[in-house]
Amino acid sequence: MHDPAHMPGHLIRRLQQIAVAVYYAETDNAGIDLTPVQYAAMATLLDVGEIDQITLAGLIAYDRSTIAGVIDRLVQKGYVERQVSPTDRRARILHLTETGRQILAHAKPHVEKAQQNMLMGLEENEKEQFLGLLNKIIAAGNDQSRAPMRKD
Amino acid sequence: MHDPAHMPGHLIRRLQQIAVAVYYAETDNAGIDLTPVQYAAMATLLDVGEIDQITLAGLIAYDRSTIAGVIDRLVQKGYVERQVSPTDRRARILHLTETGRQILAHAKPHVEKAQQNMLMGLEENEKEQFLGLLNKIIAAGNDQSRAPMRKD
DNA sequence: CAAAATTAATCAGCATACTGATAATCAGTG
DNA sequence: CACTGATTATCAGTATGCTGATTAATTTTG
Repeated sequence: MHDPAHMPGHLIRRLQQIAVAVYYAETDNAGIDLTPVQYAAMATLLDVGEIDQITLAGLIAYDRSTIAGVIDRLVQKGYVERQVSPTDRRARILHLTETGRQILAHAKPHVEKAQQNMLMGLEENEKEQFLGLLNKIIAAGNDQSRAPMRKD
Repeated sequence: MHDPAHMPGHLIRRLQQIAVAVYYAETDNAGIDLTPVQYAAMATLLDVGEIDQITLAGLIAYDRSTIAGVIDRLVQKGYVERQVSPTDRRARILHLTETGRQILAHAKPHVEKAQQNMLMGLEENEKEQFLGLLNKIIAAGNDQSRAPMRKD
């Protein structure tokens, strides 16, 4: 009766809590002032170069209402610049500043370490199994959320 | 590089988004005005009877700072009562109201349906595999978060 | 038993996420 | 070219989650 160990919703919420805690456990010591979400936004910007907010949001599955605040805070810190697109005055083009690039480079190894730690407790083959199943679930459920992930 | 499909942190956050969306997809039509978190709190209260906030928080791994607001809203709706413990005046004893019991009974089948839907896309044996791995990761990482789950 | 440590709850502050609405702009059509 | 519809961004409002501080009450200890 109501056994949390068999309730996916509860376990998923719990896993997310732990993943975030593991992220901070690894990054706090390194003096990194980026949230997991902020890191993902910056890492994606580094990958794809200059894009508008909606495109960025689609690549990392952020809600359009959430992305504005995330970018606000990165602009505030001086890691990202936001300027009106010359070709579409509705859109805001984003790109990393030089400072942003440096911060990101410094954070990267620690964040990658954290990603490893998140699955601690699993054997190597189990990790692959788990990631495979995760991707399968997400592929099937992607369109359920208001902020689906969109391929470039 | 920076392939989201191999970043546990990103996938976990995404899975949580989808799980919540699936919950609402299933409960909205049934006119259920409970968040996933509120439902879990009430379901646990039904299971264990009268307990204080901290104990409840431990059972479902909520932060002590978060539980107050959750309970506030349930009290507001008339589903839960909160009274000062006669044996420890710091503590607030919680219990479901009759209305709360009815609401919970009405919500239960829909929420359980949603729990099934969350793993849609997986075969039966994969679901078990996934839940097994989930529990294993959580067991290993439980103490990482500020709000660990505590066995009764 | 009195002082110190601990505990339950709350609070202010910050950062996701979402709903639903609005403003500004652009694109397509007649 | 004017009009309709779509799109980008933002905003107000609500609900988790967390940090760190505070208050009140209880428990432990010297």
